[in-house]
Amino acid sequence: MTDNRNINTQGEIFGKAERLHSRKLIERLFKEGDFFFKYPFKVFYFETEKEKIAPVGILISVSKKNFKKAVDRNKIKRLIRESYRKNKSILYESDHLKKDKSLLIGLIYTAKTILPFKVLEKKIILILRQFFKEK
RNA sequence: ACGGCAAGUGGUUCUGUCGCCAUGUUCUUUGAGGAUAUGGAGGAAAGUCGGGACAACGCAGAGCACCAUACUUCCUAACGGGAAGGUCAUUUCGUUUUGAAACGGGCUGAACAGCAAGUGCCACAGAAAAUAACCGCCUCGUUUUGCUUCAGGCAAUGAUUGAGGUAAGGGUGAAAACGUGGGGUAAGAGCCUACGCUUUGUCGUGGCAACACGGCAAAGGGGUAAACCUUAUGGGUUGCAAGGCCAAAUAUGCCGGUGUUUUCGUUAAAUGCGGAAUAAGAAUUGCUCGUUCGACGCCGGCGGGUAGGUUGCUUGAGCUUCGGGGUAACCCGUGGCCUGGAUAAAUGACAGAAACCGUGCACAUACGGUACAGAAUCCCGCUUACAAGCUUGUCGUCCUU
RNA sequence: GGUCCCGUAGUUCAACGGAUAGAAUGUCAGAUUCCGGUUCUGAUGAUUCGGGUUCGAAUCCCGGCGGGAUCA
Repeated sequence: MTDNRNINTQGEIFGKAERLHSRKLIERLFKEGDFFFKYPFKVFYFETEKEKIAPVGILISVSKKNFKKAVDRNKIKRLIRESYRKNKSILYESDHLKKDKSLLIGLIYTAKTILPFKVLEKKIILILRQFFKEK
């Protein structure tokens, strides 16, 4: 890491710094970012100049319209977070991350049923691979 | 015994791997990061329906309006909550009785103050929906026809019309002007009377009280207040996106239209035009008084900035042992315990096993299942959701006596 | 998270506490036309759900469900 901020992003961890929580950045992601569909997700992505966060910022969102109960929304978010945490090495080890930029990713869950963990994990791997296929 | 329904209780456990959040300790250290220990959703965390704590606001404050509640006593910080009791209603059981019914007990329910303070409403039907009136009944009189034994009488007590009395009877309706018998009268009527019902007032007894029982007097007033309202009691308004601090950025910004008031100028005079602000006025919770300010309000357009951190924030009407008081809700004393604080949202994911339930010929094996549901300032209630197991009640079927 | 509002035909709206719940539009059928449109006639179809007050509830009261608005 050339960043003088010593944020640990190695290994299968997913800390607070890797989560996208700035209101400004989220607005820019949805306004200026591009997106593609990969069932069951709508994926927003946006490259910005170096922000005070980790090289990749992740946003997970589940619509209240599709899942009325807070329990279900929490469950889906936990499953998605877990599958990203286990497979984020695809991004970090690919050498496609530019060192002077930050990549923001927004994952919007669009399915109307709760999919099992193994299905979600396969989809996440496909999405993460798609990022360096495009570049 | 099995099954259904209702109420209450209850809210699965263990191991491994990889993680998340908070706090403490410690190491490296400019920021920050690492290591380690401990802890980490609920009985409803839900709905946001009541009530508080806490906080800000009004320039102090008062009254009105508005809103809420409504048998009694008690509990509680408070409540539209809870406990006990009273009354009424439904249902059930027992006793007495030929029966009707009465008495006693139980379950369930009640926005359970006032329509006998005033106003409003009561469709259709019905004579009439609350002042009593219409048909009818009865009395007295007017006019008039026929017959006749002719100052009169008769025509089923003729017909007609006027005045008065009356509420017995009148297909209805959710509801009909105290009920039944007798007297009374021209006809009738609680008009009188016997038995009974209801209400109000008052006295006595019991009870803290609601109320119950009994005596006396007056009365008979249909329903509706989850109709307006009256009475009593309570409530200032807004809510942690409240509010405080730090950082960043700052402009009670500019323009146009319009309204209100006073004054000056213009003018013959102005409601017009131009300029100004002593008082008019404006602000102040919806209004008034009061208070404060000295011009202000309303509408439209243009334009700038921040939307980060921290505090509020978790020790509290807290949980609990023992003892005491109380029918109970609950209270008092004493000892012990510390038990989530996230902020685009932590409290998890995966794998395996156990426990329980169902399917299955049976032990085993196998397959499937384990509810409702996720803290967002914090409490006390209420309401709603809920798998198995357990407890109680009730209904049905079968078996035994 | 707090606060507030609304729920009537497929859609947009009506309806003093009086039930046969009305109008426009839509849909369907028929007539008119060579066919379609327009027009005419007829049909269709609703009070978000459960309790309560009342003789009677879309309306009044309570609770659930669903939808929407707003906050610095």
